[in-house]
Amino acid sequence: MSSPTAERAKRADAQRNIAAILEAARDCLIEDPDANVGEIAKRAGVGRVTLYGHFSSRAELVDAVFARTLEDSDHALDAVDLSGDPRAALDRLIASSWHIVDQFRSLLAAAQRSMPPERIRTTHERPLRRISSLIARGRDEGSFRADLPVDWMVALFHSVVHTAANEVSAGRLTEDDAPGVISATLQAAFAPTSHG
Amino acid sequence: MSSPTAERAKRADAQRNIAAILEAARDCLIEDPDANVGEIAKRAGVGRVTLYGHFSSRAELVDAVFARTLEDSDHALDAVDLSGDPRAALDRLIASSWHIVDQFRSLLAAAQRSMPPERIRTTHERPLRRISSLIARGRDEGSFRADLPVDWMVALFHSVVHTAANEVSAGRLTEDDAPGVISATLQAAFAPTSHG
DNA sequence: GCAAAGCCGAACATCTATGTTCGAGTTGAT
DNA sequence: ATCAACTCGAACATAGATGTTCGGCTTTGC
Repeated sequence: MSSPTAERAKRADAQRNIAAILEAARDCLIEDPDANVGEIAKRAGVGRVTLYGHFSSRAELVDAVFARTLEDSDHALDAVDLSGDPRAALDRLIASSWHIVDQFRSLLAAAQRSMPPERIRTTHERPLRRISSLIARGRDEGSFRADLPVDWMVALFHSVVHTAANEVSAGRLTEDDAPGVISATLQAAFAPTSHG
Repeated sequence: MSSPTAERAKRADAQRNIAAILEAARDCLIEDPDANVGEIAKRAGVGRVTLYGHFSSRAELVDAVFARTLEDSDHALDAVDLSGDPRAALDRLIASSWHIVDQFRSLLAAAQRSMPPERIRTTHERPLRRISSLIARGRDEGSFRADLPVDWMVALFHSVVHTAANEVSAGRLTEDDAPGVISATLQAAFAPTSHG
């Protein structure tokens, strides 16, 4: 049951505390990307020392929260149907991604302050591949333009969703309007060029 | 010659030092948005105390550098001809803005860490109006789509140029390719919808 | 040439956050 | 029931950065 290298299973209270810490850290970092360890521990209902017992540094905690959030988000996107007309699939992906990005964009800011860019990239890998393959298929089928690098189109997707989130939080865009605006923008940017 | 409230003109060496500090701060903050006051003073060839003699806090210095950079950039954009076909004008504006954004995007990061968002916004006001009025004219003339808010299109302009800069620094885009990619993207996103 | 304005480095005072240590108390697995 | 695992708060040790004070030296303006 236990491989040689396996660490002994944590005790139940420890597991509960770890879960509470991760949840509290997520909440705190969303409110303030610079939230300190003390605040996080307090919100988790745990002593600072206990927190350090489970995460040996703030950076490690941020990394854990970030990785777990990306994992959760990726899992949530499993529910999105990406088959059929690529244009329709893109709209569905936008509708789902929009909420996720809006919710967690502060978390990204926190991650960028304490994690190397390359680590952030690898953490994004799975959800990124999702978009990437949809775009690739759309190009193959002639639904999307093929005169721009796929990587660029992926970056653009991210960027536009992100920008919409910023505009909403700046009060220049309604939360209800956002998905439509994003879609109108990306569909136009992704459409094949008429005379190219 | 001197109004009652006018401060006495600074001595020549003081003026030189202030200029050196601003230049050094710009360079340092571009390399590292978190550069500290000591490094900046050292690069300016000036004591830390002297720096504090001219800028009472780090935040004030960052603000000064940022404001001055935006001013300079705005002035540089005066050379761009925004008349004639809005599509062509957009391309010219992209070509010029691209270098500026690429050069100073780290500075923006520095500003965002120490200035209130609203102050950042007002500092951007002039260059922003430039884009805004070009877009408005393009819409009036039927060259650009009118089914999206002007504010959104302005944000998109910023966002796309910014994203291109990031892609270049990540090595996924060539500096030479960037302007073309930006243009292809924005022209498509701004074009009037064929059947709307 | 002289006073004022400016410069300098070094040391000091805070402040804030991270991470650690201690000793004593709880809780959970078996 | 027992023992290890876990938790707790408080205090401590670092570390880095900001901003200030001091006394003496240099430059500039007139």
